[in-house]
Amino acid sequence: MRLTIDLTEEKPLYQQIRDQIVEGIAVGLLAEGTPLPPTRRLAADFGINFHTVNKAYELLRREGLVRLHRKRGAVVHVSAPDAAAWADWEARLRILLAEARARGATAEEIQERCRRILNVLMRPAAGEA
Amino acid sequence: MRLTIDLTEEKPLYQQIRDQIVEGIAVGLLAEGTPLPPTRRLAADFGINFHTVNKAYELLRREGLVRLHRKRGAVVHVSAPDAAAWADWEARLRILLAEARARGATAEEIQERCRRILNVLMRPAAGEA
DNA sequence: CTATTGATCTAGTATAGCTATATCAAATTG
DNA sequence: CAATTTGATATAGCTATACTAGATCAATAG
Repeated sequence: MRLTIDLTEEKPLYQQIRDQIVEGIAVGLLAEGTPLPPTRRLAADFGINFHTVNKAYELLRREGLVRLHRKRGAVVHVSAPDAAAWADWEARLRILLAEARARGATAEEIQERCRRILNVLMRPAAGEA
Repeated sequence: MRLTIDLTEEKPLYQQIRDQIVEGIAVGLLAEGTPLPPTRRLAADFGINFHTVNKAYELLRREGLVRLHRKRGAVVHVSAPDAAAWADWEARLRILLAEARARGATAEEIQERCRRILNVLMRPAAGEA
Protein backbone atom coordinates (compact mmCIF):
# COMPACT_ATOMS: atom_id res chain seq x y z
CA MET A 1 0.00 0.00 0.00
CA ARG A 2 1.20 3.46 -0.94
CA LEU A 3 1.76 5.93 1.90
CA THR A 4 2.53 9.61 1.45
CA ILE A 5 2.99 12.69 3.61
CA ASP A 6 2.51 16.39 2.91
CA LEU A 7 4.85 18.73 4.77
CA THR A 8 2.69 21.74 3.90
CA GLU A 9 -0.41 20.25 5.57
CA GLU A 10 -1.41 21.66 8.93
CA LYS A 11 -2.15 18.12 10.09
CA PRO A 12 0.78 16.62 12.07
CA LEU A 13 2.91 14.12 10.15
CA TYR A 14 2.31 11.27 12.60
CA GLN A 15 -1.44 11.90 12.26
CA GLN A 16 -1.23 11.79 8.46
CA ILE A 17 0.53 8.45 8.65
CA ARG A 18 -1.92 7.12 11.21
CA ASP A 19 -4.95 8.25 9.18
CA GLN A 20 -3.73 6.59 6.01
CA ILE A 21 -3.12 3.30 7.77
CA VAL A 22 -6.58 3.49 9.34
CA GLU A 23 -8.07 4.00 5.88
CA GLY A 24 -5.97 1.16 4.53
CA ILE A 25 -7.37 -1.16 7.17
CA ALA A 26 -10.90 0.13 6.59
CA VAL A 27 -10.89 -0.59 2.86
CA GLY A 28 -9.16 -3.94 3.29
CA LEU A 29 -5.81 -3.06 1.74
CA LEU A 30 -4.22 -3.80 5.10
CA ALA A 31 -5.74 -7.03 6.36
CA GLU A 32 -5.29 -8.65 9.75
CA GLY A 33 -1.71 -9.86 10.07
CA THR A 34 -0.28 -7.56 7.40
CA PRO A 35 3.13 -6.23 8.45
CA LEU A 36 3.77 -2.49 8.31
CA PRO A 37 7.15 -1.17 7.15
CA PRO A 38 9.81 -0.78 9.86
CA THR A 39 9.76 2.71 11.40
CA ARG A 40 13.28 3.51 10.21
CA ARG A 41 12.61 2.47 6.64
CA LEU A 42 9.30 4.34 6.38
CA ALA A 43 10.94 7.40 7.91
CA ALA A 44 13.77 7.19 5.40
CA ASP A 45 11.29 6.87 2.52
CA PHE A 46 9.48 9.97 3.74
CA GLY A 47 12.69 11.81 4.55
CA ILE A 48 11.61 12.38 8.14
CA ASN A 49 12.75 11.31 11.58
CA PHE A 50 11.92 7.78 12.69
CA HIS A 51 10.52 9.08 15.98
CA THR A 52 7.66 10.59 14.04
CA VAL A 53 6.75 7.25 12.48
CA ASN A 54 7.21 5.66 15.89
CA LYS A 55 4.64 8.04 17.30
CA ALA A 56 2.15 7.08 14.59
CA TYR A 57 2.65 3.36 15.28
CA GLU A 58 2.38 3.87 19.04
CA LEU A 59 -0.87 5.75 18.48
CA LEU A 60 -2.22 2.90 16.36
CA ARG A 61 -1.20 0.45 19.08
CA ARG A 62 -3.09 2.44 21.73
CA GLU A 63 -6.09 2.49 19.42
CA GLY A 64 -6.00 -1.27 19.14
CA LEU A 65 -5.23 -1.47 15.43
CA VAL A 66 -1.68 -2.83 15.39
CA ARG A 67 0.56 -4.96 17.55
CA LEU A 68 4.19 -4.03 17.96
CA HIS A 69 6.95 -6.60 18.34
CA ARG A 70 10.68 -6.20 18.39
CA LYS A 71 12.28 -7.71 15.36
CA ARG A 72 8.93 -8.82 13.90
CA GLY A 73 7.83 -5.19 13.66
CA ALA A 74 4.36 -3.70 13.47
CA VAL A 75 1.50 -5.95 12.39
CA VAL A 76 -2.13 -5.11 11.75
CA HIS A 77 -4.24 -6.52 14.54
CA VAL A 78 -7.77 -5.21 14.89
CA SER A 79 -9.57 -5.21 18.22
CA ALA A 80 -13.18 -4.11 18.58
CA PRO A 81 -13.78 -0.74 20.24
CA ASP A 82 -14.97 -0.73 23.84
CA ALA A 83 -17.69 1.52 25.23
CA ALA A 84 -15.29 4.36 25.96
CA ALA A 85 -13.86 4.25 22.44
CA TRP A 86 -17.36 4.34 20.97
CA ALA A 87 -18.34 7.27 23.17
CA ASP A 88 -15.25 9.18 22.08
CA TRP A 89 -15.94 8.40 18.44
CA GLU A 90 -19.55 9.48 18.68
CA ALA A 91 -18.57 12.73 20.36
CA ARG A 92 -16.29 13.54 17.44
CA LEU A 93 -18.92 12.49 14.91
CA ARG A 94 -21.51 14.61 16.71
CA ILE A 95 -19.40 17.75 16.32
CA LEU A 96 -18.77 17.00 12.65
CA LEU A 97 -22.45 16.44 11.91
CA ALA A 98 -23.41 19.50 13.94
CA GLU A 99 -21.07 21.53 11.75
CA ALA A 100 -22.94 20.53 8.61
CA ARG A 101 -26.33 21.06 10.25
CA ALA A 102 -25.25 24.46 11.56
CA ARG A 103 -24.45 25.58 8.04
CA GLY A 104 -27.81 24.58 6.70
CA ALA A 105 -27.44 21.02 5.44
CA THR A 106 -30.49 18.81 5.91
CA ALA A 107 -30.33 15.52 7.78
CA GLU A 108 -31.06 13.71 4.51
CA GLU A 109 -28.25 15.47 2.68
CA ILE A 110 -25.81 14.64 5.47
CA GLN A 111 -26.88 11.01 5.58
CA GLU A 112 -26.47 10.76 1.83
CA ARG A 113 -22.89 11.99 2.13
CA CYS A 114 -22.21 9.47 4.88
CA ARG A 115 -23.67 6.73 2.72
CA ARG A 116 -21.55 7.68 -0.29
CA ILE A 117 -18.35 7.69 1.74
CA LEU A 118 -19.16 4.35 3.35
CA ASN A 119 -19.82 2.95 -0.11
CA VAL A 120 -16.32 3.87 -1.17
CA LEU A 121 -14.86 2.42 2.03
CA MET A 122 -16.73 -0.84 1.43
CA ARG A 123 -15.50 -1.30 -2.12
CA PRO A 124 -13.27 -4.38 -2.09
CA ALA A 125 -9.78 -3.13 -2.90
CA ALA A 126 -8.03 -6.39 -3.70
CA GLY A 127 -4.77 -6.40 -5.62
CA GLU A 128 -3.92 -2.79 -4.87
CA ALA A 129 -1.66 -3.44 -1.91
CA MET B 1 -27.52 28.85 26.15
CA ARG B 2 -25.15 27.35 28.67
CA LEU B 3 -21.46 27.24 27.73
CA THR B 4 -18.76 25.46 29.71
CA ILE B 5 -15.08 24.69 29.40
CA ASP B 6 -12.93 21.91 30.83
CA LEU B 7 -9.34 22.83 31.64
CA THR B 8 -8.36 19.15 31.95
CA GLU B 9 -9.48 18.36 28.38
CA GLU B 10 -6.79 17.89 25.77
CA LYS B 11 -8.94 19.88 23.34
CA PRO B 12 -7.88 23.56 23.17
CA LEU B 13 -10.15 25.99 25.04
CA TYR B 14 -10.97 28.06 21.96
CA GLN B 15 -11.95 24.84 20.17
CA GLN B 16 -14.22 23.78 23.02
CA ILE B 17 -15.98 27.13 22.88
CA ARG B 18 -16.26 27.00 19.10
CA ASP B 19 -17.62 23.43 19.12
CA GLN B 20 -20.33 24.26 21.64
CA ILE B 21 -21.48 27.26 19.65
CA VAL B 22 -21.56 25.15 16.48
CA GLU B 23 -23.74 22.60 18.27
CA GLY B 24 -25.93 25.38 19.61
CA ILE B 25 -26.52 26.64 16.09
CA ALA B 26 -27.08 23.10 14.80
CA VAL B 27 -29.84 22.30 17.29
CA GLY B 28 -31.43 25.71 16.93
CA LEU B 29 -30.64 27.11 20.37
CA LEU B 30 -28.65 29.82 18.64
CA ALA B 31 -30.77 31.07 15.76
CA GLU B 32 -29.80 33.50 13.04
CA GLY B 33 -29.32 36.94 14.59
CA THR B 34 -28.76 35.69 18.14
CA PRO B 35 -26.03 37.74 19.87
CA LEU B 36 -23.17 35.89 21.56
CA PRO B 37 -21.77 37.15 24.86
CA PRO B 38 -19.00 39.78 24.63
CA THR B 39 -15.56 38.19 24.60
CA ARG B 40 -14.51 39.86 27.84
CA ARG B 41 -17.60 38.79 29.70
CA LEU B 42 -17.47 35.18 28.50
CA ALA B 43 -13.78 35.06 29.35
CA ALA B 44 -14.50 36.40 32.83
CA ASP B 45 -17.25 33.81 33.34
CA PHE B 46 -14.83 31.06 32.33
CA GLY B 47 -11.95 32.56 34.28
CA ILE B 48 -9.75 32.66 31.18
CA ASN B 49 -8.15 35.32 29.02
CA PHE B 50 -10.35 37.21 26.58
CA HIS B 51 -7.88 36.56 23.78
CA THR B 52 -8.84 32.89 23.92
CA VAL B 53 -12.53 33.67 23.44
CA ASN B 54 -11.55 36.12 20.73
CA LYS B 55 -9.80 33.30 18.92
CA ALA B 56 -12.92 31.14 19.07
CA TYR B 57 -15.08 33.94 17.66
CA GLU B 58 -12.57 34.71 14.94
CA LEU B 59 -12.59 31.03 13.99
CA LEU B 60 -16.37 31.04 13.79
CA ARG B 61 -16.21 34.15 11.64
CA ARG B 62 -13.80 32.48 9.21
CA GLU B 63 -16.14 29.49 9.09
CA GLY B 64 -19.04 31.73 8.15
CA LEU B 65 -21.14 31.15 11.26
CA VAL B 66 -21.00 34.53 12.97
CA ARG B 67 -20.54 38.17 12.07
CA LEU B 68 -18.43 40.39 14.30
CA HIS B 69 -19.19 44.05 14.85
CA ARG B 70 -17.67 46.54 17.21
CA LYS B 71 -20.07 47.56 19.92
CA ARG B 72 -22.83 45.30 18.56
CA GLY B 73 -20.66 42.27 19.28
CA ALA B 74 -20.80 38.78 17.76
CA VAL B 75 -24.02 37.70 16.09
CA VAL B 76 -24.98 34.35 14.63
CA HIS B 77 -25.05 34.59 10.86
CA VAL B 78 -25.03 31.35 8.89
CA SER B 79 -23.62 31.15 5.38
CA ALA B 80 -23.82 27.98 3.32
CA PRO B 81 -20.55 26.05 2.84
CA ASP B 82 -18.81 26.35 -0.52
CA ALA B 83 -17.26 23.47 -2.46
CA ALA B 84 -13.94 23.73 -0.63
CA ALA B 85 -15.63 23.67 2.76
CA TRP B 86 -17.62 20.60 1.78
CA ALA B 87 -14.50 18.85 0.52
CA ASP B 88 -12.72 19.56 3.77
CA TRP B 89 -15.70 18.35 5.78
CA GLU B 90 -15.99 15.15 3.79
CA ALA B 91 -12.30 14.45 4.20
CA ARG B 92 -12.67 14.63 7.96
CA LEU B 93 -15.84 12.53 7.88
CA ARG B 94 -14.09 9.96 5.72
CA ILE B 95 -11.35 9.47 8.30
CA LEU B 96 -13.85 9.20 11.11
CA LEU B 97 -15.95 6.61 9.26
CA ALA B 98 -12.83 4.73 8.22
CA GLU B 99 -11.89 4.50 11.89
CA ALA B 100 -15.11 2.72 12.73
CA ARG B 101 -14.88 0.46 9.68
CA ALA B 102 -11.26 -0.39 10.50
CA ARG B 103 -12.31 -1.59 13.93
CA GLY B 104 -14.96 -3.90 12.58
CA ALA B 105 -18.16 -1.89 12.53
CA THR B 106 -20.51 -2.63 9.64
CA ALA B 107 -21.72 0.09 7.30
CA GLU B 108 -25.23 -0.41 8.66
CA GLU B 109 -24.11 -0.02 12.26
CA ILE B 110 -22.21 3.15 11.40
CA GLN B 111 -25.15 4.62 9.50
CA GLU B 112 -27.43 3.84 12.41
CA ARG B 113 -25.16 5.80 14.75
CA CYS B 114 -25.09 8.72 12.30
CA ARG B 115 -28.88 8.60 12.11
CA ARG B 116 -29.26 8.59 15.89
CA ILE B 117 -26.97 11.58 16.33
CA LEU B 118 -28.72 13.52 13.58
CA ASN B 119 -32.02 12.75 15.27
CA VAL B 120 -30.81 14.41 18.44
CA LEU B 121 -29.47 17.37 16.50
CA MET B 122 -32.82 17.79 14.73
CA ARG B 123 -34.87 17.76 17.91
CA PRO B 124 -36.36 21.24 18.27
CA ALA B 125 -34.79 22.74 21.39
CA ALA B 126 -37.06 25.71 21.96
CA GLY B 127 -37.13 27.44 25.30
CA GLU B 128 -33.76 26.15 26.43
CA ALA B 129 -31.75 29.17 25.44
C1' DC C 1 -19.61 62.62 23.88
C1' DT C 2 -19.21 58.25 26.34
C1' DA C 3 -19.09 53.56 27.07
C1' DT C 4 -18.81 49.14 25.09
C1' DT C 5 -16.88 45.87 22.07
C1' DG C 6 -13.99 43.76 18.79
C1' DA C 7 -9.06 44.41 16.56
C1' DT C 8 -4.36 44.61 17.13
C1' DC C 9 0.30 44.71 19.24
C1' DT C 10 3.91 43.14 22.28
C1' DA C 11 5.59 39.80 25.31
C1' DG C 12 6.11 35.93 28.28
C1' DT C 13 5.36 30.79 29.59
C1' DA C 14 4.15 26.08 28.66
C1' DT C 15 3.34 22.39 25.67
C1' DA C 16 3.33 19.87 21.22
C1' DG C 17 5.56 18.44 16.99
C1' DC C 18 9.75 17.34 14.75
C1' DT C 19 14.58 16.47 14.47
C1' DA C 20 19.09 14.44 15.91
C1' DT C 21 21.87 11.08 18.37
C1' DA C 22 22.61 7.44 21.19
C1' DT C 23 21.64 3.39 23.75
C1' DC C 24 18.86 -0.56 25.28
C1' DA C 25 16.22 -4.86 24.84
C1' DA C 26 13.72 -8.39 22.69
C1' DA C 27 13.41 -11.75 19.20
C1' DT C 28 14.26 -13.71 14.63
C1' DT C 29 17.72 -15.85 11.92
C1' DG C 30 21.85 -18.20 10.73
C1' DC D 1 25.24 -18.95 20.66
C1' DA D 2 26.03 -14.73 17.91
C1' DA D 3 24.60 -11.21 14.84
C1' DT D 4 21.15 -8.39 13.05
C1' DT D 5 16.89 -6.26 12.88
C1' DT D 6 13.36 -3.72 15.12
C1' DG D 7 10.83 -1.36 18.52
C1' DA D 8 11.60 1.22 23.25
C1' DT D 9 13.56 4.80 25.64
C1' DA D 10 16.31 8.96 26.97
C1' DT D 11 18.28 13.52 26.16
C1' DA D 12 18.46 17.74 23.84
C1' DG D 13 17.36 21.44 20.76
C1' DC D 14 14.27 23.99 17.62
C1' DT D 15 9.88 25.90 16.03
C1' DA D 16 5.04 26.57 16.31
C1' DT D 17 0.81 26.59 18.92
C1' DA D 18 -1.98 27.60 23.05
C1' DC D 19 -2.73 30.52 26.69
C1' DT D 20 -2.00 34.45 29.53
C1' DA D 21 -1.18 39.48 30.49
C1' DG D 22 -1.50 44.28 29.66
C1' DA D 23 -2.00 48.07 26.68
C1' DT D 24 -3.97 50.60 22.93
C1' DC D 25 -6.86 51.48 18.87
C1' DA D 26 -11.22 52.03 16.34
C1' DA D 27 -15.85 51.58 15.30
C1' DT D 28 -20.49 52.39 16.84
C1' DA D 29 -24.66 52.23 19.63
C1' DG D 30 -26.87 55.15 22.91
